[in-house]
Amino acid sequence: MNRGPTMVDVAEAASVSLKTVSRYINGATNIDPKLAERIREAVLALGYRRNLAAASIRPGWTSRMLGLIIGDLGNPYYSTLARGVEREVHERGYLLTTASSDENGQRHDELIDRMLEQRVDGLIIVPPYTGGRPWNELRPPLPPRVLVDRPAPEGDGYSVLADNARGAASATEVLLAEGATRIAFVGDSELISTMAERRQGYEEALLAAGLEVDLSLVDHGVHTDEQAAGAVQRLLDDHGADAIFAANNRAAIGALRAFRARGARVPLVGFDDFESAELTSPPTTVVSHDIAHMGAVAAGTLLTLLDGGVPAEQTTVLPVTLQRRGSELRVQ
Amino acid sequence: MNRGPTMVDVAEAASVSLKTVSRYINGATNIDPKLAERIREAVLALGYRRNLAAASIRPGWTSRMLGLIIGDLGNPYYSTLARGVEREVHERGYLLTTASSDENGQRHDELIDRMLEQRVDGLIIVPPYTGGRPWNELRPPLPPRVLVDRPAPEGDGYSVLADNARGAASATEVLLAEGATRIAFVGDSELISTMAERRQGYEEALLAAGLEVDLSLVDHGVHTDEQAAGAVQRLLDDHGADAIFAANNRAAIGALRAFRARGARVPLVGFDDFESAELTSPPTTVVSHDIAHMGAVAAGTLLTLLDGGVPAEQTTVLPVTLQRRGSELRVQ
DNA sequence: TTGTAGGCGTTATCAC
DNA sequence: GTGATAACGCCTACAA
Repeated sequence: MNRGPTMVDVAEAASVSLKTVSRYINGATNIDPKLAERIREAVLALGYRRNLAAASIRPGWTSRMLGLIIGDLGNPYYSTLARGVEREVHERGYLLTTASSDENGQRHDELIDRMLEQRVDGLIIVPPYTGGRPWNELRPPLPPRVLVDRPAPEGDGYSVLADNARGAASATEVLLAEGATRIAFVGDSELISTMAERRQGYEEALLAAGLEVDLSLVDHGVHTDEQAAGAVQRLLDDHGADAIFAANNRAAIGALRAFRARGARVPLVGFDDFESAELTSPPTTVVSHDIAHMGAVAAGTLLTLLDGGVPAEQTTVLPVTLQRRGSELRVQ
Repeated sequence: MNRGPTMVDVAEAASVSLKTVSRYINGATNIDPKLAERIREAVLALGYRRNLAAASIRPGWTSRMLGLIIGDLGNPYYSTLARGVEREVHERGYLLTTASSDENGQRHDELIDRMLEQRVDGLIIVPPYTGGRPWNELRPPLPPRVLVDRPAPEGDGYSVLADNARGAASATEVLLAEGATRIAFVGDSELISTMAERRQGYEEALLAAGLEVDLSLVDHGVHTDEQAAGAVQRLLDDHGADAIFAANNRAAIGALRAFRARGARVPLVGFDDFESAELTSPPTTVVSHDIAHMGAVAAGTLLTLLDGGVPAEQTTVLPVTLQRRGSELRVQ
């Protein structure tokens, strides 16, 4: 296997010592212009490229690679997040290695191990909902890391989150303002911290309006569009729901499917924007936040840590906004 | 900086030689069970993790990292592609480093350089439309690589493509079957090879139906939704278009916007599926292909190359399918 | 300003 | 079956 020219080859070709080539490659200034020119030519002639992997094992040097572990790169939510991270870290000269855990704890752990073996300088992680070993027991301890979209356990480490409770509350408030009194909550498992927070915001808004929480209107078992569609059908037909709070975008899309199937709709507000929320009829109102920005903030926090700095906050909570588009209205 | 325990540390702790630890870590079988157990304990106690970066500089060893360079990770098209690649390469034990070029030739080149310095074993690339240095002049030559969604220049290398011409032709044929005689083509620059191929398929279908190509019905200047919406308005108002072939999904979404704005629609077929094409009214008919599969095929081709094999074809053309949903019909 | 010697963590060679 | 020793490509003392 051809491993390409090394610094030694360049040094020989330029009739210079190894060290001088090293200096040249690393941009040192104190080099005789004559030698520099000879080296430059040799580099071009040989097609030399430095070997960062070799350089990185020297003391004081690092890989300048970061790892990003998310649930599923194919999910627009995560890919937007990844894009935000990527932009930030590339700007600072880091390479980003991305991997999907599929929300599988074991897979997640394997990916972390693999990245640590590759000696990434830091990690940005969206941990799976369940499974995976507890970090505090990890030997050796993880390198600098930042959690995204999930709270760090007991403040052990840094995390960046959206204001899920506030967002859910404002979604619920909008539906209440339309006169709804039986607002259904459709979402994924409560074990997912964001879901728990959204549920909490929903309840707080109901209670603040003097309404009781009717558990028959709460469905936490929705993992797919189809399940959501079925859930919404049931909530409307059997439990007298008069408005829907869809706690994630799969739930929202499912609700839209259910509306279409029965040829009638009720007021709807979703959480997390989706590509063509504006194209539905009526356009779908959602609580949304800037996911790419969340990624950028997480990356910024990690880079601060890597620079030896101390981020301003352990937990950064990012604001959410209500995108009013019409679907929250009773009449169109 | 703490660099973590090394094999030497483990060897000392286990009272074994360095080489034996190496054997153990690499899964060699011929080790005295007693020693193996001592090593196992030492590894656990010290929290040893092997350093793949160090291992990779040895002759005959590689980084087991691959690079993926795409246009924009935030674009669902690319992230789906990335996901397909990821799945395939992870299965084979490779780590994937992903980066977005933003269709910028210089940035693209820099990313390639960076990845080569990091010594990736191979590259999967979606080259930018314009700019970027010609590869054949690259010194040293690139490692094994596969192009996706863009043809390899002059058969120099491997590539995986969708059957753009055939897809565009069948889209056009469907609109013709509806009785349309002035089908507009709305798409991005012809410099993009996929666009050129789609344009070609469109023309072939028209000619086969005995129609002439009216250049006033062809708009190649559409880069965004908004531009597409404007273009469709003009084509309908000023040039008497009676059907729209939207040659990418931005164009399709723009056409839908235009329809909404004027309160009337004409038959429409898009190219490339989009998240909620089924949610529009009527649902949008598109020519689509399995992007994740395209990524997986590209990854498979690259892995074959890395294994020293010879892929079956230099250029793999993947089939496309027409997803009939209703928007191609004249009346709903 | 330049060069020499040594070590980073790992694996391969080849004796024992 | 095991272990000294020598690379791999690079960079940093330190000496010249």
